[in-house]
Amino acid sequence: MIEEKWSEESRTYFSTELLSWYERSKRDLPWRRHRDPYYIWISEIMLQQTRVDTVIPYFHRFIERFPTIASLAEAPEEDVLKCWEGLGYYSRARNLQAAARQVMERHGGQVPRDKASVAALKGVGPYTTGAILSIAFDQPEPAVDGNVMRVLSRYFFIEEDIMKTGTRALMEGLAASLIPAGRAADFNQALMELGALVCTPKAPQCLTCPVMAHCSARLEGAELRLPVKSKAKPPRPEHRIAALVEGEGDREGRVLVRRRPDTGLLARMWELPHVLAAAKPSEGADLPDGAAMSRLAGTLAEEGAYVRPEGPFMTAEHIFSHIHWYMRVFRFQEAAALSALAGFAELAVAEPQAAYDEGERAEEYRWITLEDMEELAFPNVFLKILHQYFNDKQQK
DNA sequence: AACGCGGGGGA
DNA sequence: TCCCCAGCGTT
Repeated sequence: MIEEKWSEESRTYFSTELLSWYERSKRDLPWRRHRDPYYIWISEIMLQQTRVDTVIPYFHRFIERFPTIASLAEAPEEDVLKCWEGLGYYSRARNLQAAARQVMERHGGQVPRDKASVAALKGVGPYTTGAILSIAFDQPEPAVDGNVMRVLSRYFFIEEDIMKTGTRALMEGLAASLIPAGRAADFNQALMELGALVCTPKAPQCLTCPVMAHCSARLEGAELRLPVKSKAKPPRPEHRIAALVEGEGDREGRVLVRRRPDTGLLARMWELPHVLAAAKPSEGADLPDGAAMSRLAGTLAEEGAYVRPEGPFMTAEHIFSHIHWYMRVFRFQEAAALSALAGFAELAVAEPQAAYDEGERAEEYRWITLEDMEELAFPNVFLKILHQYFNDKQQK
């Protein structure tokens, strides 16, 4: 099949020139400095949907904090999430730690070398399986990510939609057939490196490309048309209102935050209390400030916190791949005299209400200072709001 | 097969 | 500012 569609010469040329280019131009990356399977694994998980430049500082912090698989397996999950804060897709961090525990229990603390065991690790799918086996152990397995699909679709003029499952199988077969004997680690990295540095999505640097001479798309002038990729749906808008509540009395100088439920969006991350501005998520943009604050005050009261509205504080946005949060943040002052004597969390647990509009309850409420933020993992949008707040306060 | 899941960088 | 980048788990 592969031999019929793409000639031996074309494929051999590609692999040879690519490897030679890689040896000249490969970047000096932290996880390339040792061939430690643990480092390779961490880097590959971090690099899923994330650019190299973003990953580098996280990688350094992560291996300093969790230098071995054992240390990662033993750490509190909170610490792992905190180390991942800002990197996004937090299930990657939770799965990574679960997988570290799998490795301790099933594989004596060593990253396994057989395909079935690697693929069985949490958070490790077909791409990462191939990446670990080839880069760490030089096994001739394909590692097909978005870069690889872009390069192959152009060089071999593959017009199948790369968003389709079947296209991936095609690419894996082709990629596997291209690996020169004994060179899986370098070849797979070379393929991704070319996609990242030369064969880029918008403005490919064809004139510096080591395989330009036989690139089918380039020869047809079609490099910008490939890969064919169906459009993802745009994120749906959600209008939300959030409360920044300042504590009173013992809680003077502290702000109320809550921890999200164990599953779903931003699982177990910390945030400011917030609700949809209207019953329909896409509506509520025009909800007047007064009505917004009443709504938040009512919600907080159900959770056991009685508050006085102070006024609008700021707006913020948070864009997920599937949701666009438009968030209006309002300031409140705790009215401690009205608040529960026994403390907030206990009362909140005692009276379950549907205050959490995702249909689940917040796990926990806490009054925090700026320093406490160092222990808790927040999504970026709440980091921005909280830093703005604590910054403003310091100015005064 | 379709959907849920964050955040950053470049034009 | 707008547009683009995408592997894995779950269902």
